[in-house]
Amino acid sequence: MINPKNLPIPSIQRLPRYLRLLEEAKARGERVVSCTRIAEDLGQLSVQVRKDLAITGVTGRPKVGYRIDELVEAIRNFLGWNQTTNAFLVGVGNLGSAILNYGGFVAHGLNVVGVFDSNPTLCGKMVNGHKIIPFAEMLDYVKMLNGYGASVQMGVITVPAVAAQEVADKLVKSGVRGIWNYAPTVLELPDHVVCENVKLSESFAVLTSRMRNRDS
Amino acid sequence: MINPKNLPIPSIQRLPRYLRLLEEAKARGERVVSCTRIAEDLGQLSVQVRKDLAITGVTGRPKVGYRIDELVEAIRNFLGWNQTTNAFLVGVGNLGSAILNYGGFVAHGLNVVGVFDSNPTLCGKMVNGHKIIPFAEMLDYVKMLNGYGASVQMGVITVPAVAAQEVADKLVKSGVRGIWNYAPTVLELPDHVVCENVKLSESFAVLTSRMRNRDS
DNA sequence: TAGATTGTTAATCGATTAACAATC
DNA sequence: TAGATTGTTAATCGATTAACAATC
Repeated sequence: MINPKNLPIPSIQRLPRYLRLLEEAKARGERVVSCTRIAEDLGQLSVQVRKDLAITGVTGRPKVGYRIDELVEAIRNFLGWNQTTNAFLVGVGNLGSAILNYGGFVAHGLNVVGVFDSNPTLCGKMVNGHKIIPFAEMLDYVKMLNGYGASVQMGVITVPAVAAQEVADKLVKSGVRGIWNYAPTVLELPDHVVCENVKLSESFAVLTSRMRNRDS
Repeated sequence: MINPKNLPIPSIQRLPRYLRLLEEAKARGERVVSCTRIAEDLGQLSVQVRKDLAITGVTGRPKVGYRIDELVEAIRNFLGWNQTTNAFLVGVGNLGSAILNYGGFVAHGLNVVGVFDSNPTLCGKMVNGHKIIPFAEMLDYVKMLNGYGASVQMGVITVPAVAAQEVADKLVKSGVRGIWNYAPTVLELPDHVVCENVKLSESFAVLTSRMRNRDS
């Protein structure tokens, strides 16, 4: 029973879109919104929006719609975006730096508490306020963190494919329960660790294949 | 009839994984591989691998398997990765720089022929051999390109969400047939332009929600 | 040959869409 | 009240998985 709550992944993936739309509406001073409206704006069917919103547990009122405040709160709560998630990031290349410098995920609770790289010329340098720590010192750093009553919940992997599994193993030892993997690798992980792969090549493949195989 | 060839998106998305595995096997000197082997390595069912490979038009031999050379060629051809795709990249923040500095997509045919930003302090600077051109000058640049017999086929959008639609419009005017959109926006585009959105927040949402809603 | 593997047709599963009753 | 909207059950659609025949 892997997914006892029966939450469709596609629905979860659509929630951030709704959230963005709702926050915009809220910023414009709106208080209430209907599925019909959301669906129109995003080019979907209203029934799909309704089903998706239902998984967050929120209920609307017939003829009226949903209270925006309540909906925003429910989505953020469902996604875990209203609490901070302590994370390590490993691999301070361009991609890793992009994530560290981008504010968007911080707004969703991402709290980077350790940045690592195995390149000695990078170690000691700062990236957006984070000092780069030698990868080899990760477990010592975790001990130190635990000593302060803190812990790490998530690992972000932005290293080349060949190094990804080794990094994942050490992140697991560090106690993470989730891994956000940007490397194009299928990771071997214990059951209690959730993994989400960012599919960049996959996305590129869909685009180029559609450009190529379009009718013709 | 949007998808006349009936090519499942999930299958297309799995092709890059197979390609990676096959190129590794090729590098090790192997000549032939079976679906059973591929499936084992990637933790899937062999029948799914077989169906996926079938969409590239390649056929295997019972008891033997597939010729790796042939398979690599067929996948690369199907994805359009054995030909160069001229592209503009707009938005030279960390994410844009990451894409420009990463060699992976070049190996898949991505050929950046123009890099743009609207920030005047960035314009004129170089990123990985590309001079940053003012966004306002894009259409003039296209004319110049066309004068040399070149054209642009793809646009990569790595600007903040608010600017994405404007950028998309100008890319369409520049003649792109495909857009690779990293901004969290639903773009309005003419029918002849294919769009693929990179789902970063969506991916983060799946991870955090699974970390949060795990049984419990 | 026997057995492993491909290719294909049928069954299952899950997500989307349609239909409709409930309700404010 | 009438009509818009929600919530839910049923039908459809597409992808995955199972079953099996073909073949080297």
